[in-house]
Amino acid sequence: MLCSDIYKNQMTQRGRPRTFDRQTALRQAMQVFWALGYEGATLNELQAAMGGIAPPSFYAAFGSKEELFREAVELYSRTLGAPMMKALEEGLTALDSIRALLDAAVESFCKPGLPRGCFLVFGAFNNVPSNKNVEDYVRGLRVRRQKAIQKRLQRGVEEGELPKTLDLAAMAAFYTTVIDGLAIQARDGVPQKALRFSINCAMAAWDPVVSAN
Amino acid sequence: MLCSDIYKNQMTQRGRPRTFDRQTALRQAMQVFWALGYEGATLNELQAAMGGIAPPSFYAAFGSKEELFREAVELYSRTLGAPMMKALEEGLTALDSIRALLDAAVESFCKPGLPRGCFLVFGAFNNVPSNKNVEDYVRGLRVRRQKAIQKRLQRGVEEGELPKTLDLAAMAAFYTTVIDGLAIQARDGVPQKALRFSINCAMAAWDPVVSAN
DNA sequence: AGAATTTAATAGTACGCACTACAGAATCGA
DNA sequence: TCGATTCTGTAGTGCGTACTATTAAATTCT
Repeated sequence: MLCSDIYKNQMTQRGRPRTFDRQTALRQAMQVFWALGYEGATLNELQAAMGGIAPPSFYAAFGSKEELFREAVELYSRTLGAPMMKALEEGLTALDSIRALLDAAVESFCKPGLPRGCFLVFGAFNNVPSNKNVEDYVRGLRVRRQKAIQKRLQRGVEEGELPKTLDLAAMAAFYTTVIDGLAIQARDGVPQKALRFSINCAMAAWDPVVSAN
Repeated sequence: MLCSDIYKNQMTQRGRPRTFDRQTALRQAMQVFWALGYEGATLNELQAAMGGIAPPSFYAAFGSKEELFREAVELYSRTLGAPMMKALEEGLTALDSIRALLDAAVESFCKPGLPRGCFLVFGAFNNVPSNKNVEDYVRGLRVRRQKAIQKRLQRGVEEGELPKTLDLAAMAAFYTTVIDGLAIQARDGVPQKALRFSINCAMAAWDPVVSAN
């Protein structure tokens, strides 16, 4: 389904052409899912946000609500989520990387014109059995983010920046805690400046660590 | 509706007596809302958890799904939420109070036999318009919790424990961030021990504050 | 005992949901 | 020009939702 869609753009168009842009529609759908969550986003609202396309066009282009959601998550990771991962990898030290990660998080959680908070948190969270698939999907990405943090800390240990005695998993869990908390605070309307203050607080966790090294 | 229900227990019972205990049923309903969220909890599941009561009994006793939810939130605040507020008030110092607050939070987020995480976070937080009432309700309680933290810090300033220059609102926002983050981590299955580690990290935010005082 | 009152049980109702059947319209290749 | 192909628009389908109408059953008061 998705493969044929890729080929379609490469070979010459056959049949009646689409009246909407698939990428734009996907971007709009991502925002609806982001703002309302998987269950809260009805097909009516999605279709309206996607330029008023009708159900058959919707299903022909995206397959189902769940497939659209997964594509939206991928788009989010590729775009708004990317700076966080990039910050984690490009920081010269582990501490710099973590701070840049949190800065990037707050930045993306407070972008004007976009829903506040993290899509990976608000996209699908209620433990409703019928949506277990999508919830496990975003949960897996949250876990992957935590593992990436832990990996960066591991590098810090290997490079001698951080003490070998540091509990890397727990430290990664702490910064995931902060990111998740920032997501909720952002959604609750806390201004960006206050969130940045929280970053400073969270970075203070390093003080006992680096002074002991 | 609720007043008459209170009086009912004081005067002699008239008419056919209930076959279920209202308090027990409410407690069960709270757990369902807590685990699945307001939208995720269907009346079928609620009624089943409440001892298999039928719809008319349900509506006669609780009015509607929304009224039941509000009662469940009140019950949560009175019971599982109370130790957090109590810790905040009874700590001898502001720092002790905050630590006791976080300890109480983790304790209640990880209670065996109960849903993990915070009801005030997971009870209702999808921005779906039809549920705006209940979402604003729990959001208001989250904000009240944050104000309580800020008030305790204020007392710490007045008693000379904390510097007057401290940004109390921002500091309260930070610890709310941690609590909210812990709620999500708990729901994601992070073990209690790791959450306690995060508490230690969060308490390190005081180091620069108290050393400057 | 009998009237009054409250709950229980059965069987629904109206509505919103994700999703689809079908016929017509717009483009392509030959 | 004509058939093949792909999209569009209208009008639905079946299902799960919160909620209710109606009748019967169990208790209290007189």
